[in-house]
Amino acid sequence: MARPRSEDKRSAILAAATELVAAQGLGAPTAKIAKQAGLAEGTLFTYFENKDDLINQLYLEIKTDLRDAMMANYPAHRSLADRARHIWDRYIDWGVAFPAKRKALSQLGVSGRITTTTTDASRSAFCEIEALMHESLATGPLKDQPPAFVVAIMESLAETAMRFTTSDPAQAERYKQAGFDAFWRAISMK
Amino acid sequence: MARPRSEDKRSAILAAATELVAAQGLGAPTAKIAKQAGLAEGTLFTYFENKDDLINQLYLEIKTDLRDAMMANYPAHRSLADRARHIWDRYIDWGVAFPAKRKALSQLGVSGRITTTTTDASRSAFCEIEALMHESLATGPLKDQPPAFVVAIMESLAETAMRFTTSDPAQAERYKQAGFDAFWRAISMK
Amino acid sequence: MARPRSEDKRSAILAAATELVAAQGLGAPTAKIAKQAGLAEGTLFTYFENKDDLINQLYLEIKTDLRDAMMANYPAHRSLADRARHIWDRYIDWGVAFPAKRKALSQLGVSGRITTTTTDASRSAFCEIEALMHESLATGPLKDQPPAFVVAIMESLAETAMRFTTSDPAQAERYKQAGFDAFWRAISMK
Amino acid sequence: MARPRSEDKRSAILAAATELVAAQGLGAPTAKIAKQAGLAEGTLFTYFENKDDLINQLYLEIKTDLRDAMMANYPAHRSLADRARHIWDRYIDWGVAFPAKRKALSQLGVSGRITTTTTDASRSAFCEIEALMHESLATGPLKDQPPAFVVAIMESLAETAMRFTTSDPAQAERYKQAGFDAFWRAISMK
DNA sequence: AATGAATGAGAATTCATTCAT
DNA sequence: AATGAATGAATTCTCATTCAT
Repeated sequence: MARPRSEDKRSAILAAATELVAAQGLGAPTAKIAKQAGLAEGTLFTYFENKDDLINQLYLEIKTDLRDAMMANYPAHRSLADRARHIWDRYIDWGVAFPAKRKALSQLGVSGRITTTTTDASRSAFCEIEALMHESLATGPLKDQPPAFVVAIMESLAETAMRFTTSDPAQAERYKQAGFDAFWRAISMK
Repeated sequence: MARPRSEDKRSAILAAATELVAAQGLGAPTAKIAKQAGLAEGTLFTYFENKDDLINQLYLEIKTDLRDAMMANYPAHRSLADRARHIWDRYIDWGVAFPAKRKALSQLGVSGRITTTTTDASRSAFCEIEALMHESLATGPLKDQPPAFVVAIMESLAETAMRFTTSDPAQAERYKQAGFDAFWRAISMK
Repeated sequence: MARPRSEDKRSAILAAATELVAAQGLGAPTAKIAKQAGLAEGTLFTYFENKDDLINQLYLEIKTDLRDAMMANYPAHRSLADRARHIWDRYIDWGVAFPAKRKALSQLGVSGRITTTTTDASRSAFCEIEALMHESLATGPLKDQPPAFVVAIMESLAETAMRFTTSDPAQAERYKQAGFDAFWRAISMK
Repeated sequence: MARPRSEDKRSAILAAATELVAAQGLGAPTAKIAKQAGLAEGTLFTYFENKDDLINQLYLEIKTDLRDAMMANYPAHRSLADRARHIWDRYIDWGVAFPAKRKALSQLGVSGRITTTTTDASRSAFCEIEALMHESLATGPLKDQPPAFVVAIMESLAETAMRFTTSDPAQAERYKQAGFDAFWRAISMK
């Protein structure tokens, strides 16, 4: 019966947090985040219990956003290589289009403040991708490694490709292509 | 702020900083670092102008330590593959032996507080390795990419291998081997 | 801030405030009080202008409750000693039966936030008891002191008896008796 | 070798805290306390770990001060009544001379933030007085009650006498005398 | 050079109160 | 009237840095 909690405001906080965490790291003050979201300092805490809660929800939000970007128009019935390429391209495109999200995510990842609950939720959101990787290595050289290892390899190579793209945007396409090729060689049969 | 006298104290501060940054991130208080180094709070500032200076010197220190570890007994006259393998193995061994250094380095890397001066100095310390990579891709599939790209690929794959090793130490050898193979496939001719 | 409708809700707020002030002191948040009363935060302020108003009304409410407990079945026509004993016993019984009210009252008493208006109203509610005390000291050793002094003496001794009863309930009866005897000796002729 | 921690500053903080807690209760801000002590906000926390620590040390400090006041020139070899009277008089004099200490003490007492460690230390400081009370009731009407009960009775009566003295200073002597008489009757044989 | 007390600008919350719904 | 989101001042405590000793 009172003013309902607004999804817009929650999103504004997450968006502001993304920008500020990307720029300043986890030290970004909640007061600054709230202000940038156009809200009073205290309002942030009606949407998030405390800073750790905000951080964890932000992590999940960005990861989910990334997953959605990767899975949009996913060519489920094409070849393994096509699907892998689709995932890779979407990943890179997302990272280049939203550098703040990408940076924030890596800050959050190394922060040591993401709880197991959050990482579990995140992992489950990526199960289709994990399944793809699992399939990809069935007969390949990494067949004895856990699928998560292949996922991690992809992430780290993509991260590298994005970093080089960011500092040298003219060569974006080249890094995207070269990165995927390297990845594909890394996990495929010769 | 006068000239510091004791190299031991400087090292003690850097060692303490490594531990604490690895454990708590860049938020680790200078007072705690000084105390863990067996010194008074203020003493830290005779050895380092301010926290950013400490952070940058720490980065350089760890990077140099890593370089030295990689280059020890470097088989300069063996085959390319042998030399690459040597580098890779030393990298992994170092990361597994000194997890705090590894974690601190990754915290420092994403902190946004490492100056260009520092990264330049670091890069120059790795010139031999960059040369090796340059050579490695002369005729390979990545021949049009900058050598730094290959270095970054190696770093990210090694980082991944180390992370999995840390969480599953029994399989250390497997990750080391599989990681190198993936890397070598990624940058070599089919 | 319009006229409140429900007496039930007012009582619920006061009851909740009693519990919370007893447990946490005057720092008890109005939001918590409202919630424990089964109401929304803002509703509290339709019943009480602000926190100080709530505090003052609470003080008066508990004092009145205590007075009613003391005066129930008051043996108006029995001896002075019997009447004093009646008052004393009811006081102690009340305090033991409602420890939260007792604690809240003492928190409120020392808070410095009870206005003169409130204390005056409270005092007038206790006029019968003051009259009794007045009578009691007519010929006694305290005949030159103000009746309020005797009331205060009774209150402080009763408070002490209750405190000891609370921490050692098995001896309840003994403290009640010994406390009264001490009080009666204190204000009576030898 | 650095500036030594100054006992003066510690005392200044405790004095400021006494004033402010007496006036505003436990809600008195640490920043205000520090400022009134002539120090920066943060300095308070080099002398006291946190606010609870300050509160507990303050309680002990005031209690000890009171004990010292009571025991100064204690006539150890005079009669029981003389010694009791000495204690009583010193107590009242102290309370009247230092109303802030008295008020602060009662605020602290009901705050629920004094730890058992603190109350134990306080009790042990009052052991001589407890012994006196113990002796006083050996053959008296309260001989079956714990000595602490008698101490509490004295405290509560003294508190009452002081309150009346404060609000009516002209009658100070009368309340002091009447209070002691009431106390002595309360605990002595008829 | 070394020490650690002193400083005061933040930081994350909390909370009485207001006000849109 | 009832609700609970919104507000922003206030609070406790932290921490890089300075400076008296």
